[in-house]
Amino acid sequence: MNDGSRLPGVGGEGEEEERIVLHVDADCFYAACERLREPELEGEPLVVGMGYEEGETIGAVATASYEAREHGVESAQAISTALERLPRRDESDADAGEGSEDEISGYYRPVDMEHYEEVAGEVREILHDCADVVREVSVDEAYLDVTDRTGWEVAEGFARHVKERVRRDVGVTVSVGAAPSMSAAKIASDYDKPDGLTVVPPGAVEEFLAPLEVDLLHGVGPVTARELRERGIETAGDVARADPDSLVSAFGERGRELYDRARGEDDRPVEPRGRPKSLSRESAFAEAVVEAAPKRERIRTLAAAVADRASRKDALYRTIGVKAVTPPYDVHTRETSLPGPVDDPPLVERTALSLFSEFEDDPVRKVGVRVANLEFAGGDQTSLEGFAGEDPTEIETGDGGQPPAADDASGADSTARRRRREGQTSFGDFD
DNA sequence: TCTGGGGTCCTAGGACCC
DNA sequence: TCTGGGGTCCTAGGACCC
Repeated sequence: MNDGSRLPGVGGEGEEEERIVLHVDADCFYAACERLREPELEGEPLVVGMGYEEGETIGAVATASYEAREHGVESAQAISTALERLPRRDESDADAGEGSEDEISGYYRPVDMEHYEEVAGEVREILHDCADVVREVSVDEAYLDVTDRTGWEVAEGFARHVKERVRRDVGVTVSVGAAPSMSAAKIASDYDKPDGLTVVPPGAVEEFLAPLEVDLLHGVGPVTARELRERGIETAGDVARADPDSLVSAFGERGRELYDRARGEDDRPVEPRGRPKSLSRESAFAEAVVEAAPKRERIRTLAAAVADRASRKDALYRTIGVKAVTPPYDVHTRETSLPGPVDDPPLVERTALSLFSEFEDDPVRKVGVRVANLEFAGGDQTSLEGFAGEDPTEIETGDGGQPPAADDASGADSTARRRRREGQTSFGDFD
């Protein structure tokens, strides 16, 4: 199956109706982007992450090059672990070379999303040129529906062409999977990484998936994988043969999905991504903080950042929330909804502080602020005026100790639902 | 594997309405 | 008035993905 050789098609009925979906996934994208502007890093162990600046002790690996992975560095790993396995190369005395040969070391670069977005933009252009419908999943990953651009007989050549264009014009390598559905294409692109090309024609999906470990299926994480194994279900083939009702009773809706996907059934059309549903910022402390002041200060900073992001995206929000992570790793969230959508940074700060006051005196290792229930009015801001008087800061918790807001908010809640009905604009899925 | 940051979707209980 | 059922919204938490 490597290098695009095909699985034998079983030739089901109505085959010509089958869609051709490509999943395009860049290989070690952040590292590849760093190498574009620093070719010397080619072939070297390279780790891109947050928190690698000297003095920083907190952060994680975003991407490790394959050379770095050979030393046991993995993405999402704590930097402490990464540095243990692959010490930082001292770049200050370049190639002084004195006795440093016996020690393996790697290069570290901090995440620079702006640069990666730029590179991703170039890739995106090519992808949109190759397909009528593109769904960008993240900065380094997209689905393409190319049914109208090619046929199954030549799908492999088409996919190869996409890969080649990206490599030649942008300089990064991508792995591509081609299959009749998104879920199968996704797994196919992963099958032969890096620089992979795997084609799974209609009729061959179930056979392709059958031997794969359950945790390779999209939507199966550590928890579900463990629960499946406890039931003796180890591979996608086991899932496909399992009793669907028992999967549903164990895993709910996801159980049904799992069953369908493992059997190659996935009708989801490739659609462009809609607008975001929430925006958030979060930030961890080096260790758990007990004092209130630094936590409140962090909340203020995050609140301002989130509000700023929202307004730059022209988003109004109706829900404001906070997150507090307490040791060992307990995630708590609190949120409250406003009577109507607003763009009001001071309100985000007041509300976030108010919601957070519950955790003010607890040890906290991470905090976050979030806005949700977004509306992209585009034109009508009418709601802003109408709701100006209502302030959810009042949904207080005991003492809290905030400066109380001027207006009385009691009753706001009861009017909320009524108000919401009117003036609710609906908008399309696409930009 | 002792844990960074930004998201999505699902579930479940309670409130509230008819 | 001791009492049914359906529907929607809200909130908190959890699993998962990149």
